[in-house]
Amino acid sequence: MTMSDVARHAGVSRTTVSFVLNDKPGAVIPDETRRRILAAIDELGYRPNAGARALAAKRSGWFGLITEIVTGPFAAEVITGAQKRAWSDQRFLLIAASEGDPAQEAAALDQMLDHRVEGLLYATTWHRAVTLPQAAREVPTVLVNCYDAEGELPCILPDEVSGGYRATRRLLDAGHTCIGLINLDPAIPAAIGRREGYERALREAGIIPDPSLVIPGWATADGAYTAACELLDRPAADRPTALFCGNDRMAMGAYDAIKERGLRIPHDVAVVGFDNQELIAAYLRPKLTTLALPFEAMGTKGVEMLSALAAGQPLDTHRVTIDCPLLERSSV
Amino acid sequence: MTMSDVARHAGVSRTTVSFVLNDKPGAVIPDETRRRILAAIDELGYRPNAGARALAAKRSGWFGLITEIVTGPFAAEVITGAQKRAWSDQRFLLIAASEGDPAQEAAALDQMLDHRVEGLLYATTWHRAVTLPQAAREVPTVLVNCYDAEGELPCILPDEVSGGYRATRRLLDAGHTCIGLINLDPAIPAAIGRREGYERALREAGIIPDPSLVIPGWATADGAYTAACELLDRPAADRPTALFCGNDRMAMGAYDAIKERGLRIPHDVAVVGFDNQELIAAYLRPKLTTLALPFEAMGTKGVEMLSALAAGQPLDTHRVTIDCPLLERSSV
DNA sequence: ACACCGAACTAACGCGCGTTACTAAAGCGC
DNA sequence: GCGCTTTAGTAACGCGCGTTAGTTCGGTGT
Repeated sequence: MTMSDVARHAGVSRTTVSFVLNDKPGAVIPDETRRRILAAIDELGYRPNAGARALAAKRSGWFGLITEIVTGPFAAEVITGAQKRAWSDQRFLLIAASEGDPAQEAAALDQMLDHRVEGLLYATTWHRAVTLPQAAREVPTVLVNCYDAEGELPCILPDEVSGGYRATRRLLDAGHTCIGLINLDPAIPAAIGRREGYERALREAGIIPDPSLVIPGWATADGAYTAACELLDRPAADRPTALFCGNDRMAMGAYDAIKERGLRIPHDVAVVGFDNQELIAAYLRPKLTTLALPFEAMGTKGVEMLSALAAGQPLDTHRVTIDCPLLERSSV
Repeated sequence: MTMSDVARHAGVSRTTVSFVLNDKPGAVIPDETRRRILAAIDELGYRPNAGARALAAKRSGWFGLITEIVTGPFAAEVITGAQKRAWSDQRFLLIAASEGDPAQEAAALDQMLDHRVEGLLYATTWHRAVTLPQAAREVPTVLVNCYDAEGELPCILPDEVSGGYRATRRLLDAGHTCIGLINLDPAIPAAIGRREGYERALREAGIIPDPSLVIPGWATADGAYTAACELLDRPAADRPTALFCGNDRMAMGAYDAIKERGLRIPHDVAVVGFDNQELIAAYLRPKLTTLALPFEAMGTKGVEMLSALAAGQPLDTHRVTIDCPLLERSSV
């Protein structure tokens, strides 16, 4: 079934069929003719060949999306967000996972370029700097949850600072004045940004940040447990009544330390996590109040920006940050 | 950069370039010519246009994959498995989520057919019967984790029976003779199959299955909690020393009931779950021994079968079942 | 000397479609 | 009857490539 079949069946030329299908502006097609063509399409069960169409129009409609792993809640959310926006724009996503292997990444990129993707989305599992393979420069590229060291490529990042601020602010609003921060690896952007927000919130509340209240938990439950012990074993006057943890798994460790000491959450010690890992946050007792990383929104925004770039429009912002919403549960 | 550019640069015809690129059998190309062509490709940075190639060869290389949701561990694993196999076969996956909405599903299917997918993978979140939109008949289709009521389409299913058997067998091997089954909704295939495996294992061990030891937990933690209470509150002689739960969340409920009674896992009561939801199974205390649904393998197998079908080869088995591996942790 | 053959290519068609340039006919004022 | 404009279309090219049916040319056998 091709367009020619439809044209023959409707008694018009192929061009006319094309005009009708594409609502060609400037072409005048009487209703009667249009009706005949649509009827023919229907009767023959014709469907346009997207590939041929792309070839003729020199517009593939594809975007590429490279993630580190397809599995894992993070990637899945980015994919979801990007998918929705893409399909609603009549664009399509060619998805690949690098599995952390540069060779696979390069192969995926090659395939994508062979398919003439009009843009590339490059997403990482955690917020950090990346360097892309050279081939990525051939096509508009947007980084998601990462940035390039040279700062040349547009990127979409979670707003770590406002996240840290919001978490701390929530604890301050609940009346806490001595707030511990069990942080991630202090060298990574998430840890730096969140600490900045934490300190800003404290200062705004007239509290001078006490560096000894900030301890790295190194992103593990055990590390956070140790860190929490240290904070909770301080003399009563100095003991924090609230803990802000770098992620939900670390909050689990903090929970253990708190419960072990016979303290109650949130009555004696309040806890705020980060990441909103549903299966952890929603099943801890009490349920964990935490901040969500806006992965789905980042995926959506990524496709939006790519669409603009692919259309040749300049970007208004080169570096977009997206807020991390606070999810109220029962630990504050 | 087109093939013609390469041909001109190498001083040969486009046809010859095509022959070299496709290793055309029967064509004799001297090494010197081949070298010149490859050099030209390299110098010009030429890459073939996959779309044009598909159009000319009448072979798109695409498979469609429709899931209910992109998020969620199940879909992600299926996608991972399918992706890996597809990319290694030089095939590509057009992925879409129906989000449970028939309209979206139909739209996705339309787009896929417009892209001339050579086959369709249709995956569900839980094992059940489905009816596909009529359009799906236009192209080879394989069902993943589901089956059609008419039994016409090839499908790939988890082997629920052997899963139930394996779980029960593990408990029998550990010396348990009175084993409770907290089942899913008794009307669904997973519940029926697992119970069958459970009873088979018992009979093989010379134990007559006691129907009163089988209680539906209705797939929720609370339901399983109630069911576990009922089983654990039986008179001591009749009290099960092991519980086989329909999924990991239900195992959580069972854990609560067991701990509440001061019983210890696995010493007093052993527990086996199902589904291997990492974030639950690996973080329960003690860690949960459970069976994994082989989603990744199912995705892989799906693409394999589709490749065969798309190549016109007949399938050896219309209905494939894949084993659910037992993951040993600490609850038995 | 001629017929024959394989090696090494190439011209040309078609895949299904978008698009540009052109045409035929109809309507209109004078 | 003539020029002009609008309406309703169409012929033909090209997108980048796979493929078939050749063509050219340097040997080989007799």
